[in-house]
Amino acid sequence: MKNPITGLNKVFDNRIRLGVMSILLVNEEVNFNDLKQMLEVTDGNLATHLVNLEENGYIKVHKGFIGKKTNTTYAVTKSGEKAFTDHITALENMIKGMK
Amino acid sequence: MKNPITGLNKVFDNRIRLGVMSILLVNEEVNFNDLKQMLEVTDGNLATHLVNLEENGYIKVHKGFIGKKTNTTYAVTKSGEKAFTDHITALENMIKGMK
DNA sequence: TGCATTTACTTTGTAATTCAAAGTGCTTTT
DNA sequence: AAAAGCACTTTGAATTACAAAGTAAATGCA
Repeated sequence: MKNPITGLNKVFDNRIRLGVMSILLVNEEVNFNDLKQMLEVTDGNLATHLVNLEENGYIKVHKGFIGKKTNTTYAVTKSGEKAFTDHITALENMIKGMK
Repeated sequence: MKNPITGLNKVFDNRIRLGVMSILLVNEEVNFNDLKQMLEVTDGNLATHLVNLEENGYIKVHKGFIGKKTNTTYAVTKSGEKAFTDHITALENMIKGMK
C-alpha cells in the first residue's frame, strides 16, 4: 500500500484556510467582512490565515475603496486553484482507499 | 451562504490522523509498524496521533502477542467510522460550494 | 552464557501553529 | 467634537505537532 497522505497539502490541513479557499473558488471576489461572517471566525484568526494563504501564493489581495471606505477583497490565484483541486483529488484518492 | 466549514471534524484537521483513519477503514486491523511504514512518520509522531484518536474513541487498540513478541493492533470503532464518514460528507458538501 | 542490537512503543522537550484580545487608524454617527 | 464603528494588524498565550531520546522485552551472535 502506498502512503495515502502524500499529495495532501499542508496548507489545507487547517479548516479555516480550507473554508476560505472553498469560498473563493465559487465567488470571484470576497471581502474581509464577508469571509469573516461566512466562516464565523474572529478578525485576528481570519487575518492570520489570509496572510498565510497569500504568502503561499494561493490568494491575491486587492486593497481598494468603496467611496471613502477601505474595501479589501480576496481572490484565488491560478496556483491556488491548482493547489486546492490537487488537494481535493488527493483526498478523494485517499478516501477510495487503495490497499 | 452558510458556513462551509461547519461539520468538519477538528480531529481530522491533521493529515496523519486522516491517514490512519483512511487506512483503518479499508483494513480491519493494522499494527503499529505497518501504520508507521504506510504513513512514513516517526514513531513518536504516530504514537501521539494514535493516542489522540483513541482518546476520542475513534479507534480501539488491542495489545496482543505474536509468539513472544508484542503485537499492538489498531482498528476503527463504530463511532470512528461514523465521525470519519461524516467528515468526508462535510468536505464533499464544502467542495460543492453552496452560494 | 552474556553482550549488543533490534523492535515497539512511550516520554520529554522544543518548535510551530492557532487563536482571541487588544491595538491602530480611519470613517461615520450623534 | 466626541463617541462609536469598521477593517484590519499586532501581540501574546495556549495548544498542537513533532523528533529525539528513553525504556523494556526479545532476538542475534560470539
